Amino acid sequence: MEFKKYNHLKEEKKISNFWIKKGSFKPKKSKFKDTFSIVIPPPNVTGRLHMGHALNNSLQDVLIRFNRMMGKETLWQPGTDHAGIATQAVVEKNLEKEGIKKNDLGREKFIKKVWQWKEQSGGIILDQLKKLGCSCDWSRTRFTMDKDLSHAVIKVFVDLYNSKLIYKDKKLVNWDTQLQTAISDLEVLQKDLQSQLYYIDYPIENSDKKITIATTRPETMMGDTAIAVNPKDQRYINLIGKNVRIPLVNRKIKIIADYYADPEQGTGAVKITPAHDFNDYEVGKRNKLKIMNIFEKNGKINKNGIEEFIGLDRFEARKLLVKKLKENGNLIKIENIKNKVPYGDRSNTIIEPLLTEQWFVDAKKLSKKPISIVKKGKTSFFPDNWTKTFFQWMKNIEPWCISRQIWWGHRIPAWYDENNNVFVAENKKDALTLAKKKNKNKKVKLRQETDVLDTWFSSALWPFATLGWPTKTKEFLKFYPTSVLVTGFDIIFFWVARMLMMGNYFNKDTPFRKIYVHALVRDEKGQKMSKSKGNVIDPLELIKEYGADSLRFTLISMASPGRDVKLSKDRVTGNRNFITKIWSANNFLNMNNCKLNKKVNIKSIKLPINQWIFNEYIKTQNIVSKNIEIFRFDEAAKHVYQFVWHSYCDWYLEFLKPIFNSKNQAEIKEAKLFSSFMMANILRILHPFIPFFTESVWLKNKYKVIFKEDLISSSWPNYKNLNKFNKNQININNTIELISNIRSTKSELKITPKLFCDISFSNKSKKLKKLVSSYFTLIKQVGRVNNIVKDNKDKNSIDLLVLKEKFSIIFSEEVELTSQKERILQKVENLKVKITGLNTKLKNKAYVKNAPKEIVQKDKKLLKELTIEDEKLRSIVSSIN
RNA sequence: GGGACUAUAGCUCAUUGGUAGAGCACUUCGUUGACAUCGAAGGGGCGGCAAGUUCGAUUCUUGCUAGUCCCA
Repeated sequence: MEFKKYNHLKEEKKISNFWIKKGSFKPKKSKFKDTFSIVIPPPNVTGRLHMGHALNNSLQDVLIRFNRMMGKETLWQPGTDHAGIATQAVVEKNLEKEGIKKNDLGREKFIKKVWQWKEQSGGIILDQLKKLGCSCDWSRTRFTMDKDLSHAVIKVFVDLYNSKLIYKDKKLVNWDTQLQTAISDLEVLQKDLQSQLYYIDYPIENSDKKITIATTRPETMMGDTAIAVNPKDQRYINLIGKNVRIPLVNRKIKIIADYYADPEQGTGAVKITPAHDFNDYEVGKRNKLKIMNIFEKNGKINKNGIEEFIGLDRFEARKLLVKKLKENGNLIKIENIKNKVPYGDRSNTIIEPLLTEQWFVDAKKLSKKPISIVKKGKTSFFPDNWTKTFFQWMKNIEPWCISRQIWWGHRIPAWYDENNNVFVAENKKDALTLAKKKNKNKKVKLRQETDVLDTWFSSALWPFATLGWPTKTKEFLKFYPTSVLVTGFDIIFFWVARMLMMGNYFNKDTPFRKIYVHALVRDEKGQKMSKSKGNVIDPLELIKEYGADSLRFTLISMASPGRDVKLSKDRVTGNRNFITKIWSANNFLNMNNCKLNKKVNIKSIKLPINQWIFNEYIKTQNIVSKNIEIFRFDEAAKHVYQFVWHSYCDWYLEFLKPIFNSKNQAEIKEAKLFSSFMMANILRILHPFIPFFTESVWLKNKYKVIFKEDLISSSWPNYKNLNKFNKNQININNTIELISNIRSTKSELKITPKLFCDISFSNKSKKLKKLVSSYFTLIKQVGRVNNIVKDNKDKNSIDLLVLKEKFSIIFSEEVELTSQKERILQKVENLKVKITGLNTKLKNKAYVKNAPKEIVQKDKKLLKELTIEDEKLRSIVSSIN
């Protein structure tokens, strides 16, 4: 009989629709008090599913499906992030294709265009998550720019402002000259670059002496307001207080003493440009230096620069300046050095420190509570070592610059009157009230702040804003704090830390109990996937080729804590094969008419193989549960794979065959029922890993008739090990060992596996005798044995030890025994090593004295057994001529 | 410069203070009606190097070497 292949494309689509139509992903009332909830790390609305998402969301789905089956009321809250700069850039680019410029449209119209784009092609990634099998409650999908969430953002801003945790300040910030906005220090990447260090002479006033400074950025000379030397630097001590003239610029500046100048670095004298360097800015503050900005917001020289440089880009200006310095003889030398240069993570252009007015969050104050929460273990990281990283950053946290000079995002709820007084309120009306009060009820005209908020500001509210906060909705009351956050380590600072700050500030409880941090997905060689390297594996292509289940199982089984996932197609193929294996096992059940057509009374099960597989299953079920609970997805997957393939398929199904071929109707009936029952249970523990396949087979097999539920809504199995099955569990394991011995002996003797043999054993082999007589039906077929014959000394026979007892295999043809003799001799040799080892160990008084009794007992017992085994093997060897 | 992590079979990774495991790859054999996307049997490891703690270390401690990452 031929069976159809499992068609993942068709089935996954069908099952997906089936679940959504039935509302299977929605929280369901439960008798348990504990709920289980996860908020999805919201992907960018512009995003497309990549391998990192696939891993992140597969893991979340395992937890969600497992806990749903555990019977808890479960919510997986989905949604997307408006991704300010990224989205604005996408829409801007699209418009440019039509020849439309952002600035020509104006703010209002441009934002309308962004919304249009969002409605049409935003959120594709959510459909891709559905393809992966994510069981989010899609009816609750949120977007950070939604009305509700925006309201939460405004409220949070106003509250923090009123509590002085948000303030406006003129400071040096990281300025992206391409995007023309400030960015936070987290968004700046320090890149190692090969640079030039320029040594430049500054002539000292009223002297023919010069002081030489070294700089990597000569163009900023135009903004120099001092030269600093270390007060302890003997070389320069006489020069402190003297004036120098900046070459070409000709402006007069002072030589000052400041410990920032490092005598070991360069010449020991440094130029100070407070407007364009964070360190210089501090020096400037200490020494009350003038701050002279020489750049426009696009990075071109402004009117503070040398006249012929005005309007030049910063890098062109550098070139020209170096040329001129050379001509004038001020340039002493150029040195090649390695240094760190700040780049914007979005624009990939060099960041310019620029003095501007921005809005800041007092992160230092907000960090206090999260630090204590994590210390107390009310929120804990897994793996634990991230705690340290978290503390290290939190304890050295800087003010968070939250304003962005772009259009797409939450506009800051601040208004200015004509005198630039600022009024922060939830809306213009309230702001006006404030303004009138301030202006003694005079007529005031307000204009709103044009800046928008950093996208991470709104993401920081995600765990409670998505649940309806500030309204105390029933979802909020039920699901906050969420059970676990699953995320990549790369956004611990960006997102996790900030959620902890906001969550703990605005609520009585922390936003999540646990934080599971997973690693990156890399290619099979361990390299980061990137478009430029061309090693990107598209999860959607894998889903198409192998099925979502295969991809999920692969990612899940490779998610070892603290390790990157090195993904290769071979792995996915292997796991696809695993699914096919189950499919074909299920076909075997079907062709033998194995149906789960009535409830199984487990206690009344009599067949040893059924008892055996049941107790083996219990072991697996427990290990899988335990490992999911402690986030050891890899271990959970490994054990279920092992059980299904090697216990259920390799042995159990093989043992079924002789039963089906027998005439014992009662046994056949039980085997048919129980094999199907075990299949149903296998599907249950596999469901969180490979949901589509398992639900599909569940439906086809009509397991709902007995279990009353779709698989997704069914309960997690919680059977207890039946002690009265233990005896047969051991017996079947012994039978397996016996058969394995017969097989490997055949293989060693180069006897074809299909050849039948006879077996025999002496009266002394009591255990074996009993075993063989009880399970001969199984041994006969699976072990390919003809008859049990009386102990004889046939020349075609071979002796071996099974279960420490002597056992013979008799072949119908003459066999070459030399290899067998060698094999046993090798075993004897191995035994000798072990026995000697154990002997010396047990003769060691210190060992016997100090080691735990059980261990010593175990070793003694082992030595005894090994000695007996050794004797028997030797007698076998001597009987071989 | 500060910190974190990793080093186990050809590859990717588990495990445990008490005789080292899996998957893939490899070798040999095999189409008996679940499955060749398969079955059976096998080979393969001084657990990076060195020292210490211990009766006993792959596991704990320290140093070294190599690599990865984060922060400044």
